[in-house]
Amino acid sequence: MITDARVLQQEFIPREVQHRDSEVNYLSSILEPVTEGNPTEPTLLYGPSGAGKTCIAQYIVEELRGSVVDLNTQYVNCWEDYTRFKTLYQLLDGIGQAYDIHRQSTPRDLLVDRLREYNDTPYVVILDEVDQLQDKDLLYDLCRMRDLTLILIANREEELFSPLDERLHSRLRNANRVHFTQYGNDEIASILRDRARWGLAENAISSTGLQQIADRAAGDARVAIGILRKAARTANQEGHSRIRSDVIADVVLEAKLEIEREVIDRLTPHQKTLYNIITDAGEIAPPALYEQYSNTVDEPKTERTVRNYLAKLEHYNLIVADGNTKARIYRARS
DNA sequence: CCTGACAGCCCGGGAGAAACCA
DNA sequence: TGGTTTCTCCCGGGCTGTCAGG
Repeated sequence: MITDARVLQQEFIPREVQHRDSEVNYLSSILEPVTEGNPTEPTLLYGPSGAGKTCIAQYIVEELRGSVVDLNTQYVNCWEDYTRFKTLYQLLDGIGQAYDIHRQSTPRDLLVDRLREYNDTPYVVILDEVDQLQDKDLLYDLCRMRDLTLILIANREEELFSPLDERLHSRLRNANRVHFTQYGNDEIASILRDRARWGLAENAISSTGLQQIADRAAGDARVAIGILRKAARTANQEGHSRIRSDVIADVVLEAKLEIEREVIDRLTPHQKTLYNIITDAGEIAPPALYEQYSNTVDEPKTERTVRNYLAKLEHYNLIVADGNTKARIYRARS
C-alpha cells in the first residue's frame, strides 16, 4: 500500500506547495536580491506549529538553489543546536569552514570571526525554532553580518525577544515578517490528499478518511501527516488494502503520543522523571515535586538545577507552570 | 516563599608543548 | 634524532549559590 515512505515523513519537502501562495510569493520577492548575488534583510516567519513555516522556508531555499548557481545554504534547528557554539559550527559547516573546528581549544571568537570574514557567494541560512537559542546575542552578531541572509522561524514573535534585548529588537525592527495562520481543515485534507497521491497506492484512502484525519489534527499539518503515516503502517501490517475509518480512529491518540514522545526522548533521565511525576500527579506544587523527585532518583540534583529543568520542560510545552510568584503550580499539558 | 538572571566553579576532553625514551 | 607519552592550557557546557524582585 505504501509506495513511497519518504513522502509520509515529517522532513519531506514537497516539490509544490499548496495554500500558501501569498506566503511563498512574498518570501520569494524578499529573497529576490539573492538571485542577483546580493544579501537581503532578515526575515521572520512566525505562527503556530504545523502551519508550514519550516516546510515553506525549505521549499523556497530549494527553489533558490535551483535557480542560483553560486549559493550556499544551511538549515539549523536551534532546538537541537541550542548553544552558541553548536549553531555557529553548523553555519561554518554550511560553507565548508568547519573542518578544523573543535569544541575545545578553538579560540573564543574564532568562529564568529571566521563567519564574518566570509564574503563569497550569498549564504542563506534558516534558523528554525530560533526561540530555543540560549544565547540571543548570537542573533545580534549574525544580524550584523551583511553577507548573511537570515530566515528566522519561531512560534510567537514575543518569545524571541525578552524585554531586555533592546539591541536585538532594534536590529530586527525592520526585518521582513511573514505571519502564518493555522491551516483550515479543508486545507489540511488537501495537503493529505497530495501526500496520499505521492506516497500511497491508488484509492488507499477515501476522501472521508482524509477529512476524518484533518478533523482530528486541529489545523496542525505535522499531526495530520503523523496520523496518516501511522494509519498507513497499521493498515499495512494488518493486511488491509485500504485505510479504514476504524483504523484511523485507533491510531489518532497513538500518533499524537508519538510526536510528544519524540520531544520527551530528547530529555535527560532526570528531566523525564520530573515530567513523569507531573503528568502522573496532574498538578503539583514545587516543594512536593522536589520531594518526590529526590525520593525517586539516586543522586538528586539541587533545587536550583531542578528549576532549570522545569523551565526547559515549560519551554518545550511539555508542562504548564501556573502562577508566577509563590503558590506556583506545575501541571500536565491539556 | 519561589522564580529567574547572573556569575563562578568544575569537569571532560582536544591540541600543542614538554618531557621522556630508545 | 625521531617517535611516543605526559602535561598544561583552554574551551564549552552543565551545575549551583546568590540575590533581587514579585
